[in-house]
Amino acid sequence: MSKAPPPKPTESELEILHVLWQHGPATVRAVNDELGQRRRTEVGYTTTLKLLQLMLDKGLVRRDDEGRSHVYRAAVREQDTQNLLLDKFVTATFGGSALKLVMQALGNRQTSADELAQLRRLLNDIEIQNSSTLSPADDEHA
Amino acid sequence: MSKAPPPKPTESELEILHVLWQHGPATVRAVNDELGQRRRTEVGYTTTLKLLQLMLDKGLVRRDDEGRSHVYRAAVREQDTQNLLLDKFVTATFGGSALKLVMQALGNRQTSADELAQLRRLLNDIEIQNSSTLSPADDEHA
DNA sequence: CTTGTACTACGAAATAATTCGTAATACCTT
DNA sequence: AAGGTATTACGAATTATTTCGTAGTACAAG
Repeated sequence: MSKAPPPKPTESELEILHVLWQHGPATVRAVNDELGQRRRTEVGYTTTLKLLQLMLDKGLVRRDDEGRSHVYRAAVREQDTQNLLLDKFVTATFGGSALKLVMQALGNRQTSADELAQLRRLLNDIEIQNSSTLSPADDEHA
Repeated sequence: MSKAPPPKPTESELEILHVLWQHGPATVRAVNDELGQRRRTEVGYTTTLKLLQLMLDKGLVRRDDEGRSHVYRAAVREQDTQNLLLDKFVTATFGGSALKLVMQALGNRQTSADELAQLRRLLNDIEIQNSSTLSPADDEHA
C-alpha cells in the first residue's frame, strides 16, 4: 500500500533528468549525445545506459519499447525535484533557513533591474496570499 | 606560487564545519559530542577524528596543539563556503539561474511578513547599489 | 615507576556513485 | 540465410565517502 516516493537523484542522475526535461523522451543514444555536448568530459554509451537502468529501478524515469531500442522519459517533475533538492540543501548548508539562502543568493551576485522587478512582484503576491490565507490566531502578534 | 583553494566540503565535513563555526575552536571530543546531539545516529569518536584529519589535509580546518589533545578550528569562513556550495547547487539544479532558485525557494514555502520586509529592504539596497555602480553604457536601455 | 585513561595515527572495511568491458540479442543489408 | 551494426543486460573495476578497529603514545593518579 505504499508507492515509495522516488529518492533524491545523484549528481549524474540529475544531469540526465535535465536532458529528459528539456529534450523530452529520448533514447539512450540521444541522451548520451546530448550529455556529450554539455559536459567537459564525455562518458561512454554504456555508462549512460547503466545510469538510466538504475534510474528506472529507482522510479526516476519510465521506459517505453520503441522497436529495437528503448525510449526513456522523466518520471518526476522538474519543479518537484528541484524542491526536494532545495530542501535538503537548505537544511545541510543554511541550517534550514530559506531566508538566509535567498539573501545570500541575492547579496553575492549580480541582480538586474528586471530581476528585481520580478522579485518585487513575487513578494507582493506572497503578501496578498498571506493576508487572505491568514488563520485568525496569527492575526494578533505584535 | 599557488595556494590551492580549499575544495568543496562533503556532507559530513560540512556538518563538522557547522559545529566549528558555531562553537568555535574545539577538540575532537567536543566536536563529536556536539555532533551526537544534532544527528539522529551518532558516529564513533574515531570517525570524527578521521574526518578532521582529512579536513586538515584539505585545508578546511587548522590545528593547534593544546597539551595532549589537539584543537581544531575552521580554516574557511561560513559565508565563503555557503557561497561556494550555492554556486555549485545553482549550476547543478537550476541551470545556473539564481533567480529561479530564489523564486522557487520563496514560492514553495511559508514566508512571514517579517521576512518579506527583510527581503524588500535587501532589494532596495541592491537597487541603490546598482544605480551608483552602473557603468555608463548600461544607462541607456529602455 | 606502574597502571589506567584519553588521545592520535593509520590501515582498511563498508557504503555509495560512477564508469566501462564483454557478451547476448535484435534487426538491417546484402 | 549470413554478416554487420547498434542495442541491451550485466558484472565488475574504479573512485569517493564514511566508518571504525587496533595499536601506539602521553600524561595523570596512585
